[in-house]
Amino acid sequence: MTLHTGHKSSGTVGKALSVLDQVASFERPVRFNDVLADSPFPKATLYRILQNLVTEDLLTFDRKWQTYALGVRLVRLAHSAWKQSSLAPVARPHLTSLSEKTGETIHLAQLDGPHVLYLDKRDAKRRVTMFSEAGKVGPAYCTGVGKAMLAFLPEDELQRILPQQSYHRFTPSTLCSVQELTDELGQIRQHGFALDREDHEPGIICVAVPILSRTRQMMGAISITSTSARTSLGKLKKFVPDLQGAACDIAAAAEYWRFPDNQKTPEAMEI
Amino acid sequence: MTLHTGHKSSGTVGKALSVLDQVASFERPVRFNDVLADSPFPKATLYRILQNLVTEDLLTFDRKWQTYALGVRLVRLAHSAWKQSSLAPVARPHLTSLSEKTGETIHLAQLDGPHVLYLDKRDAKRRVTMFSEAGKVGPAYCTGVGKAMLAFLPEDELQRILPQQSYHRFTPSTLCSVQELTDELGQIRQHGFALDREDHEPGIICVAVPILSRTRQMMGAISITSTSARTSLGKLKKFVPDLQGAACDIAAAAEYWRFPDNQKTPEAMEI
DNA sequence: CCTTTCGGTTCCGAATAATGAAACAATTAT
DNA sequence: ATAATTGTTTCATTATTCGGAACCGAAAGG
Repeated sequence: MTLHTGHKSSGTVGKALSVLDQVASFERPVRFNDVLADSPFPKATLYRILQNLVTEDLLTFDRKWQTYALGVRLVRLAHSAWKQSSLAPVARPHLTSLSEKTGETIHLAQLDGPHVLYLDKRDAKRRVTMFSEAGKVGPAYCTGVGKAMLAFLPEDELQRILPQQSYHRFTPSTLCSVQELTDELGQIRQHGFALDREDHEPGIICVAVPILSRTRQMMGAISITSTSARTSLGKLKKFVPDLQGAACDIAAAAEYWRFPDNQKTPEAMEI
Repeated sequence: MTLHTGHKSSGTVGKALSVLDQVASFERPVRFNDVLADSPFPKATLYRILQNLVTEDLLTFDRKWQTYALGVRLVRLAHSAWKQSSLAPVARPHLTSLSEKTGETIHLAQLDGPHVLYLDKRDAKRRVTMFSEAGKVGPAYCTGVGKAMLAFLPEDELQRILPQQSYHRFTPSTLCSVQELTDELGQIRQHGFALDREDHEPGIICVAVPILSRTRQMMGAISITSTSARTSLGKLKKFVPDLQGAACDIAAAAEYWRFPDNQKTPEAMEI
């Protein structure tokens, strides 16, 4: 049941990375044979690749139990990636203030291929166990942030991504076909915000808005999430102006962020 | 001033990763020539490596500005790495309860070569999500967690790591020589906990304990950090029993975690 | 005690991918 | 127009990787 994202594993590094992904997909340290079991590579090749990954510190090898696990170098790199991502660092203060203002769970997400990647999160005062955590990947077609982002994607990209959704029915209100989803995206485009009506998890509702650049390029999305027990979609909608304000601020900050000391202004570079 | 960790960049993936590191070391998106400027690789080679990294989603290329930035695949992988690291996920609840009990900042760290890698953090006031602070690298010789870990390292590993410290004098109380540090490590080994007497930052003090497996293997460290304005080392020491209790629980949980459904018990595997 | 199996490691000729000097293209200064 | 700067492609050469098969050591089984 491995959710392998589309590989073009062409070069040497591609093969190495596909093995790395495979090791990651087991959610515990693995022995050589575990990974060999469903590997497209022959024994010797896999062995060498694993050794390479270990010497590169992408994997660690536990000599005692003879198991491979993901290495810390990844965490280090991801820290850089997170800081370097134009969205996450500049969005931080805005998420915090949204969190303080609303007292609910706040998410920041980007698209990662056809999926949603959560970049940051603020927990509600009263904690709720939920699927998302920073760094985690989730479905796009049935989450507030996912639908908000899809709705503002250029048509060609949307058409590439739509058929890649799994359309699994998580709850009675999940949108399970391209048609249903497309209709909803139209609504969202019209209203400027997306709702999660327990599409993904029963009892979990949310309102989300896209983060759009000045040129209407979709950069990501933010959302306020709560439970149907504590509040209602009607009440959540009251926060839409706050969300849109924050999204706007984040977009502006992110665009400025690329040119902190650059002679060229963003305006000067538009096409 | 790039803090390049020792590469043996041997294979093809090694070269690719060294380029990735280089891109990461700039803390903003970079143009081709920026990275070519101090690259050991010739133009064409570097070009191809960058292209590979982009097709592998480790880098993203912004066509408009012609810049490379770290890709989201890293964040995804790091999420897996973080979850898979035996320490971070099992430590989470313990850090939270320490945080609630003490009201101070809590750190969880591991050794990453000669440096300290922070895996998780709790701040008294607001919760912090993982990549904002976790993933950061710091010095070992002048932080509480660093010294706590060094003190319980096997002699041969310690000897390899000691000369790799920078011994920069951050404050008047920084330990600036192998001799001073070695003496301190002896003390720490004796007492079972380490103190940061404003070694790294003026006004910042902390008490740290190592996380030791049943076989006395050093797995990481946790610490309680505060300011000399708000409290004192004397008062912080009162928390040592709590810290040690938590460290012990974390170690037990981490060891158990490897064998959730395994026929072999940890006991059966000791040497 | 010998044999087989199993998990892991090493060999080495063949197959493949990486290399990098140099040419080329596309902008941007002079 | 000319030069310079930046980014991209080509291609014969070179270095790596591939992977079937053999090998090793420990445990299971006869």
